[in-house]
Amino acid sequence: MPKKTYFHLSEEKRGRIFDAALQEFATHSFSEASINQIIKNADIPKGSFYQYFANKEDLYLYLLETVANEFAEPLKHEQEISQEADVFEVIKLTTREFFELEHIKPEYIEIRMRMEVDTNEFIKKIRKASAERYTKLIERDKERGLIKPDADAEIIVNMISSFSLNEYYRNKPDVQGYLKKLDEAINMIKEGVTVGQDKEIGKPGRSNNDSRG
Amino acid sequence: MPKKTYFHLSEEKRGRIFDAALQEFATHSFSEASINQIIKNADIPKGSFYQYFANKEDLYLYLLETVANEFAEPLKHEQEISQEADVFEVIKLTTREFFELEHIKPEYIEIRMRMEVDTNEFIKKIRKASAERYTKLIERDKERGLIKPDADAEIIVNMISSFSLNEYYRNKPDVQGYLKKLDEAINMIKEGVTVGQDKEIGKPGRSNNDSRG
Amino acid sequence: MPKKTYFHLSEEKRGRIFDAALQEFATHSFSEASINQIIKNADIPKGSFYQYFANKEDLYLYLLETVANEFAEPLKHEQEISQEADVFEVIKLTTREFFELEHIKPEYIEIRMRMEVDTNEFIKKIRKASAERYTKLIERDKERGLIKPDADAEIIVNMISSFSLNEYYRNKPDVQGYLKKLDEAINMIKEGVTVGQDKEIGKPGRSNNDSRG
Amino acid sequence: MPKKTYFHLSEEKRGRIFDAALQEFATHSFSEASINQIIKNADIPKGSFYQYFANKEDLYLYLLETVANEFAEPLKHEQEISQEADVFEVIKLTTREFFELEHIKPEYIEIRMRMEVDTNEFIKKIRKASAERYTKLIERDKERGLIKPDADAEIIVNMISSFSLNEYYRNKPDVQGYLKKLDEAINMIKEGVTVGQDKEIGKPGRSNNDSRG
DNA sequence: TATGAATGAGGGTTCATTCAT
DNA sequence: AATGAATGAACCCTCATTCAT
Repeated sequence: MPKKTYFHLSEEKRGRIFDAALQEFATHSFSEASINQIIKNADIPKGSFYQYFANKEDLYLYLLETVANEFAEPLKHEQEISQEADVFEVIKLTTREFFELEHIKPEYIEIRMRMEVDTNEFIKKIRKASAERYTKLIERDKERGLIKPDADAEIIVNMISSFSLNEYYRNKPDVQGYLKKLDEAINMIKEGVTVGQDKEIGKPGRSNNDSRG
Repeated sequence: MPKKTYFHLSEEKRGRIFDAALQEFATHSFSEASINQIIKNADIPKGSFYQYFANKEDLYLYLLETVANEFAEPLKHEQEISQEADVFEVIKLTTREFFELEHIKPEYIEIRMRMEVDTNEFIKKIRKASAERYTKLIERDKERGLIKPDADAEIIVNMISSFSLNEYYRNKPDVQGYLKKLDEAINMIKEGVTVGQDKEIGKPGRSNNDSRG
Repeated sequence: MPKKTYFHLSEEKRGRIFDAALQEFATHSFSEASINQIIKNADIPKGSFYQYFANKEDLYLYLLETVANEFAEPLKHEQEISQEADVFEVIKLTTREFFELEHIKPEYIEIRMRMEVDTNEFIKKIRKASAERYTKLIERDKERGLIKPDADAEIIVNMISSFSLNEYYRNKPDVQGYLKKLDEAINMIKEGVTVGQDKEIGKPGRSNNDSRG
Repeated sequence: MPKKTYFHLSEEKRGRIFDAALQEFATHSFSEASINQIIKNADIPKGSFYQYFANKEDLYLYLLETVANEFAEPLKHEQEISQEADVFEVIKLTTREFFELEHIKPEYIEIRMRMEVDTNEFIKKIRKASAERYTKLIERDKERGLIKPDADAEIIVNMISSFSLNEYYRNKPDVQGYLKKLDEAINMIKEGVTVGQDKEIGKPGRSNNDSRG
């Protein structure tokens, strides 16, 4: 965690430092990231940096925590959405809402992506907490009779989140394209991709385009 | 590619170098990985290293290629399995067979995992080639009438592979636990997780709280 | 150019570094010169060196520029001397004055000597500028009727400067001996060495086209 | 000096080694020159090199000596030319003849140029011997009454040779241009450049043996 | 004699961190 | 608290030479 001097800084200066760090760690791994680059971009003296943070790792963890919290924090409308919609709708909608947040920077997702290969215990905890919000919704939806009771909630969440990150990373500037793919993926998990017997699909007279409704 | 000197080495020595490199690159990104550490672990003089490899990148690419080939190479029974089974069975069975291969080391998967965040063009190619094997099977299964024609093959493959890597990485020493989760995930994609008959769920005008039920 | 840190150094320390570098580059070509040797002789830590200079080339060019400026800078009395004396007197006198300058170190000439074989564009420019001062004087003296109009100014300057450097280099510690030889060489260029018609210059009634055979 | 094994080599192979070394040392200073490059260009194994030469310096000195001897060796017609012509004609003519020699490679002159900054005692000796041929001719011409008795022979030779090397180096591919400038320079030394009484010598239509007198 | 792998000192450079002002 | 110079370990890589076969 930053030293208290960091929090005594003017918001403007603190922001400069934060943004510079964000950008550096979004584009470089921990050891590739350069303190020199950060202080240069933040336009602060080298000595000052060590007034604010104990060392490189201190800054890094602070960044991760901030980013993770951003992901973990329920969105404005999440509460009300959650009331009626199922977990899948919640994920779709909150993901959309997330990208519409003004203070969410593209770097956040890059860093979140890098967290995946991170073995740091602290990071693991953050990741787990983030997943828990959704596993809880899944359990609720099971009770609601919307989701098969024997479906493993954790697996569902992991599947969606790992795909989501990956896909974002590959589509990078094209958020709309990414959101569309995410929708498709979630739909597959919901409905399955096999043509068949389950779901009563295939039962005579019942198909995708059947007349019920 | 290594120089020919490398291949003239005794199997024991070559193994020492390969393993040391494997371990280093499994636990560090390219720029974090240290040649010094590798030669120390392999117990070879610094000069010798450069007798075997042109430079750090040369070693790295060699490792990647080896790992990628290991993943890309069709397994013993893959051919015959593919004949009758659907793509999902193929994935399940080949993954199992893969882990039963004696020469597959845990580091292989770590490195494969790191490839995901790699922007190197060469790596991208490898990744793509690896995915293509399965997208083709999916297209085949669509024609067989096993998979919904409008399901995007690429998304399916990405979903499975990103989940697979991630899950392996988290379960690390427990391969059996990992394989079980992979099965479950694949089943979910196959069958879907929602309770219900239809597939119209989520379609515009049809929502969770529709009059059914 | 050195970083500003270098110029903030105490004169003593800056001198130590400068002298060490001077000596190294006076006795070695660019690629032969060793930063390690320089910092050892200057007794500064390796890291400090790179606090003062961007890299080896930075130091080298700084040295060259310093040396070149020393050579290019008009001497105290050059201006007034130039007024009346011919180019040859100017060269003789300024060369003498140059060696009387206290801050001129023998290494300067060694480095200047090495510049002769340097193909670096920057060096070429310096060399050219240095020569131009004298070619201009020669052209002036042609107009004054002191020098034959068809004598190639550039050749004269090259002849004197290449001889001068060479001779200094060979006589090295004996500056007086060198100066004497330079005088003789210049006189030869002025008057020629062949036995002929001239050389009773100024004597009434004796000219080029006199009747002696 | 090379080991005897070197001289036992086939002329073809020996030539390959010599040429490769020549090229390397013509384009690089001693420590910049790379044995690796030489054996690669000569297409011989590394171990073999050390069968032929004790070390890098051994090869270098051998090369220098060979080159120096080439410069020192009187040319075919030098003897007869020397009989009647003065030293300046001899220099002009032999320089021309030198460049017409088939076995003289451009690299010879580059290496000769590099010898100038060489402080090696052995090289100094070679250089001196080379100069001596001409100082002797000058002394002879003094006795012949062609050259002023008080002109220092060594200075004359140094002036011409230092200019010659320098000029060749700068004009490099243009040998004709270089030879013309050399002629001019020599003429200046002969006749002088100051306007005196004579000095129409050398002007078109007016030569040493003009009709005057 | 021929070979080419083995060696390690040395090269230039970077960088997080400390410290004196 | 603010500064920026000082530091040295670590980085990747090159190379002449030696040595075992």
